Amino acid sequence: MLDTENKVVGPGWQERVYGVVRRVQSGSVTTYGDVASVLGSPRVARHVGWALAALPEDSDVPWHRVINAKGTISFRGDTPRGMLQRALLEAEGVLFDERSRVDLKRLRWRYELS
DNA sequence: GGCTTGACGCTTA
DNA sequence: GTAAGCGCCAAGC
Repeated sequence: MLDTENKVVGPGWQERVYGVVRRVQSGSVTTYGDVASVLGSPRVARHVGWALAALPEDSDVPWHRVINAKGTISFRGDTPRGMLQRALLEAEGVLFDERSRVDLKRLRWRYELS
């Protein structure tokens, strides 16, 4: 039940992102575009990252399970948060290849499958 | 009120 | 397969 006038973006946009990311299962990953699509607009993929960027570390949102469409960590690998994301994913069983990419075809998570 | 920034995606070369 | 360009919209200043 989606109203055509129900704009995806707007006040409380970040909370919607968090709500979707929270449903990502452990050991699975999703992309910014997927989260944005669930919210109704694949175009707002950037805002997903933006919302996660403003996310506190003590949050219960598994932000580390959100990566870009290429299957790589958008952040630079030498940044503390980038390494943290990879470490957290590996702790959940998500392995990275030589190019720091994950197997999206196998680990990609879909909102409607929850 | 307007301009700039930004954890990206898609299309084209 | 990789590289570069355009688009898209909220938040911050």
